[in-house]
Amino acid sequence: MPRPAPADAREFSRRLRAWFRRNARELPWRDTRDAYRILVSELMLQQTQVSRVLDFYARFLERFPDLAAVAAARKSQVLAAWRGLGYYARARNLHKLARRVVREEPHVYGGALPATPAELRQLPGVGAYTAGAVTNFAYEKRAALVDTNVARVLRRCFAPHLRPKRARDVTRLWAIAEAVLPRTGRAAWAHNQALMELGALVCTARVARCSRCPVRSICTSADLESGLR
DNA sequence: AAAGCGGGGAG
DNA sequence: CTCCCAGCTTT
Repeated sequence: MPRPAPADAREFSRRLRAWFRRNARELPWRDTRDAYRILVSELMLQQTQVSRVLDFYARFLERFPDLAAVAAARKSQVLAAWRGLGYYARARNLHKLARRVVREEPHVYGGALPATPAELRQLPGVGAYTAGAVTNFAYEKRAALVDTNVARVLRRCFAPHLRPKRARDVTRLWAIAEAVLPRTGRAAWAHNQALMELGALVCTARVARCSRCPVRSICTSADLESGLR
């Protein structure tokens, strides 16, 4: 099982974060540590591009400022605010989640979102990625996360033979993500954000813009700008 | 392991 | 036109 050497992992993360500090887009969900707001952004961003989520995010939060507001609303009202975004199961799951955390099992949750991947995974609509994202992006606790961006970047950089379609290879990518993750939650936050930003802006699905990549000297697939895969 | 779920944008 | 997108649930 291919895993980057610790020295390569540190260098990879260090360069990645340095690049992020200079090239990060300003996105509303990066300015908050409110777990609810992070959760809403992650749900909206599932299989949905940033540019389109931006059209809905602020308006949705204005209508539903916190989890209690979602729990207090009818499902149809949440769906109405979601209209146009697609994948409406996400809105139904958010409503179910809010009802459970705020109303049905407040003794379990204290009315707030949990802060560990295992607990978050219990909630409807929250899978492995979203659980890691809330844990790290909201609570700044150290947690690995793998979405399509991260999977692509890590695969091209460290394990080009893996095929993210296969479940077993996805497990390996999570292991690599864990192996390159910095120790502290704070550094892990920047690392994860940077990894996803690199996948969105530089190391994209159709085009690998290696000439602009901060980790090309480490990357296994570097300068195969049309290698894709 | 594979299908189903939305709708818009990039190439 | 085809593929892709800060995935998850169900079959």
